[in-house]
Amino acid sequence: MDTTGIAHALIDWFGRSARKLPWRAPETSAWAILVSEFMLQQTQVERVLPRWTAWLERWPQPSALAADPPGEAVRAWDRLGYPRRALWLHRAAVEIAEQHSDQVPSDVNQLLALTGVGPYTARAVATFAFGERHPVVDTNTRRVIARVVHGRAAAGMPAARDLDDMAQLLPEEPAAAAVFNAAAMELGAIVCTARAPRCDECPLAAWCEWRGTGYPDNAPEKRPKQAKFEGSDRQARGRVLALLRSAHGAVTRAEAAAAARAGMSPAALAANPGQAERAVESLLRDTLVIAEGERLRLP
DNA sequence: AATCCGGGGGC
DNA sequence: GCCCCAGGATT
Repeated sequence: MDTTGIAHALIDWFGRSARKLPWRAPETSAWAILVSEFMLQQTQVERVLPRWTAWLERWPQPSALAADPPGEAVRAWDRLGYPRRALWLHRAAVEIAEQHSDQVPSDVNQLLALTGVGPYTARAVATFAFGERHPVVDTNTRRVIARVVHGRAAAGMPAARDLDDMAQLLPEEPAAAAVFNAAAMELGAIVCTARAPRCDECPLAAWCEWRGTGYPDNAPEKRPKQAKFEGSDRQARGRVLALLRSAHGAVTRAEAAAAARAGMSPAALAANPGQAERAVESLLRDTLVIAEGERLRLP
């Protein structure tokens, strides 16, 4: 495998074709980059942009967020989805303020110790905020490597091997390695896409094993399909939180349960009795909602 | 290793 | 309608 040629072509393409995303600006703080990585976990770039800007305007440092109640983070998270991430980001801000003098750590192990920071986010922050040399592997990178290196139509289940695969391709120079990491993610996001890859625009087409072998239909077994959202507990939870974000005081359990049922068909309600109450209880368990007396509010 | 966790965009 | 998305925590 011509790793030097691949790295050069990909970095060159990134210089020409990368989107101008604000968290890639050179002066972006490590905190701002950390916030972007939290928001980008399973949420697309276009939806993140306005929330990211507003978040950093309001909370320019971890200590600023840590000083506000966690419910404010849940409210500002708006509809980015998976609101537990807002809670985790708040906890991470408290941890950074209390344990790291309000400075985002650069060490991968210290980053991994923060709430809500896993293998992807830790290496992304160490790499993009501090210029360290690590393989940064996300869903885009895994797909690019699956196709270019392994000749497969799609990536399989995430595995430790993914980090080794990426490390094999990484340029020696840390700055070049950081750009290469970002470029692999960008290529997967806008050219080597899951659905309809734009191979005619791909800078790695000449090296791509999947292309070279005639696009075999050899996708490995995918992770189990996510349950349908319509009618799910997640949807019910989302409706309750939407009510609490807009309500500035507390609401009753009856109001919360009614919000959980809003829009459900009579048949769906009959098929899933008690779902609304379960949704409220699970939000309480997750501390996304807290009870004070008979009423409920954001934490 | 499997499940859970939002919500929206693309096709 | 279905698939996918800059994942991580929990069991």
